[in-house]
Amino acid sequence: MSNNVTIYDVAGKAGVSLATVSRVMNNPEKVNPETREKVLSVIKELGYRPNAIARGLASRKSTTVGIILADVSRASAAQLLNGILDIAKKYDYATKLFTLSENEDIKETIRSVVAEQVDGILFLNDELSPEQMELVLNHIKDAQIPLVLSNVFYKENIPAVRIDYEKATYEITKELLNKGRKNIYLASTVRKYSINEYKELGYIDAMKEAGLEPKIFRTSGDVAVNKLHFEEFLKNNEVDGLIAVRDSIAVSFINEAIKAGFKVPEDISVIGLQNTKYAILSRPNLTCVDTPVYDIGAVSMRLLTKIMKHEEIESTRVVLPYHIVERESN
Amino acid sequence: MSNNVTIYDVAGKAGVSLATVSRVMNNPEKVNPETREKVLSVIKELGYRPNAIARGLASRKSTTVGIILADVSRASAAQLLNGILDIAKKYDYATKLFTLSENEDIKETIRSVVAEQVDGILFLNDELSPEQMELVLNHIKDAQIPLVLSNVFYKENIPAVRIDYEKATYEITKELLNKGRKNIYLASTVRKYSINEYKELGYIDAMKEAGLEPKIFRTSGDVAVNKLHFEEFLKNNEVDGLIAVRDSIAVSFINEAIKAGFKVPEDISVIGLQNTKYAILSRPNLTCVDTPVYDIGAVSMRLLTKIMKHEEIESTRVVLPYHIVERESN
DNA sequence: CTGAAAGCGCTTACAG
DNA sequence: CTGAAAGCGCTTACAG
Repeated sequence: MSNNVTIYDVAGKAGVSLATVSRVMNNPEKVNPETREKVLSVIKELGYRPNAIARGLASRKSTTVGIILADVSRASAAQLLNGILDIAKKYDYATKLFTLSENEDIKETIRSVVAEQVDGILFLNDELSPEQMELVLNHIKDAQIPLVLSNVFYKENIPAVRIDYEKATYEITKELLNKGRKNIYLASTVRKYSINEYKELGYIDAMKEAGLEPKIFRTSGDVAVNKLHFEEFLKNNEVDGLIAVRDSIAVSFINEAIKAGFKVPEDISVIGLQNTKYAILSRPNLTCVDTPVYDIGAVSMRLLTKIMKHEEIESTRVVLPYHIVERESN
Repeated sequence: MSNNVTIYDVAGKAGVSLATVSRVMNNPEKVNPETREKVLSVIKELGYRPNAIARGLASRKSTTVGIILADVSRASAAQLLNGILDIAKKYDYATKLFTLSENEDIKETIRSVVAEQVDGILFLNDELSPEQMELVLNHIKDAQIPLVLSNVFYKENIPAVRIDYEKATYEITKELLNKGRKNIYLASTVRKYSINEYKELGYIDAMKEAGLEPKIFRTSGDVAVNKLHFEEFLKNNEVDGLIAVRDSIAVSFINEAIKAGFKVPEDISVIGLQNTKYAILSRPNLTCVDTPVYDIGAVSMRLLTKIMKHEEIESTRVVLPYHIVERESN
């Protein structure tokens, strides 16, 4: 952490007090245009940049948001992050990253996030149990730090951005039903994710409405594992439609189904519920519900800036639109 | 940014000075065991956590590293980040994320990273021209901030972690050659990446050594684009082997080749140079050179901690081992 | 081993 | 509109 030019250097060279330099940076309208220009030119000349840490301490605002996630490697996490980073940059917020895995001491992790003095928190971890979520939420509430849930669902009235996964899954299930599919399965995960639970609800609704029995097949996000699962599954079950909570699971299923001699989409319709790059690298290309993950990230960051700055907010529970991308697999 | 209990509260309740509290946190061996225990218990009782910002200002160390990248959404960036975050957490460093795209004012971006007072920088952006790289490097050097290049290659003697892409590609090309393949292409990117240039060198070497003409086909990372490229390509060229700098490009090629009536691997061997999840979701599964991206991230972060703490370092130019994962496409 | 004091580089009332 | 001064919450020589 090296530092060259400070506010004192600028003040000295411009022949004003450091208070004035501070003002031209933070409240330029309060300083005489001439002095302002003078100071501005010295700032430029010396390449002065205020020390963000000192500024943070003095102003009690770090202009930094904390991003809490389970794991960066999930396809959706990366896109979410991209949306967040773009907007954070636009509004001049720095971003600190924190990982929180379910096995850690959640209390400790949240307290260390708080100790880092972030002005707001974006919470992307969708792998916690309701009890763990409550713990997280309580600690953040105690610290009085603005919070937005980004693509995470929680019943209480916490600011959140997402899409209506329930409705989306309901709709796409209806679509398969309308095509005459009867043995439609939902491939979900063994591990619980708040979002997948809503996908399951939508699927169940549509099936029941059609007088059919909902059948949820739980597998893993690990391809080596779900390959074996699907191999077995295809031997023992009649399927003519499969909707997967993740695209990678859908693609993996397509591969196994084709190996087992089925035709996609002739024998089995397959749908992904994300629309990641996997969908267009699959053969046949995967029809998807498109979850606008980048937008969810961008909008949650924007919402967080509003909350941090006490701007007027229409709604703190934002539901973004989704659409269905028809391709070859259904 | 809310704050509850400060070092003063702890000092007061424990009946010691704040200097002593500070010492139990930073130099516990310098304080009397009894006082230490007393202070520790008060810290625990009050749930005290030192304000990271105040600490940063006073100690002139932020215990934060800056991560500069082009874009999080690339498959490799996410894994790189995962490795970095795990090690950063282990060594108690916070991480700040910065994006730097080629069209931005590079000088400004680097200066804002410097202003954020990071103790070290991990540079992951592999999309800059040599001139831009030089600009970046110079500014970071001026600020005297420790730097490690993570999976980025640059000729000068800057600390860096990577694998020997040239050798890896040379080897895999040789393998195809040994199988009797003659019309081997390298599918690389139109855009320049430092790493891909080394892949190209290895490929060229192997081909020339075999008395064959190296043929580099440049396409895009965008699937919609490379689909069309490959469709054309397959009409106009004889190919019996294709090595792609990215797995997604390899998979996309496989799809087009099969659609065009070729058999993989019977007619054409296809190789990926990353080993991402795309490789096992492809049909047939993609044979790859495995680039241990997570490890590269982890090792670069570890190297950076050593540099920041002035620990002894064997080498600041680390080359990690790679291996070839034989699957179905070659 | 412990405390008083200075200082890190800013911001922000408070006077003028 | 501008400056002097206090203060943000810590760390770190310096005495003792």
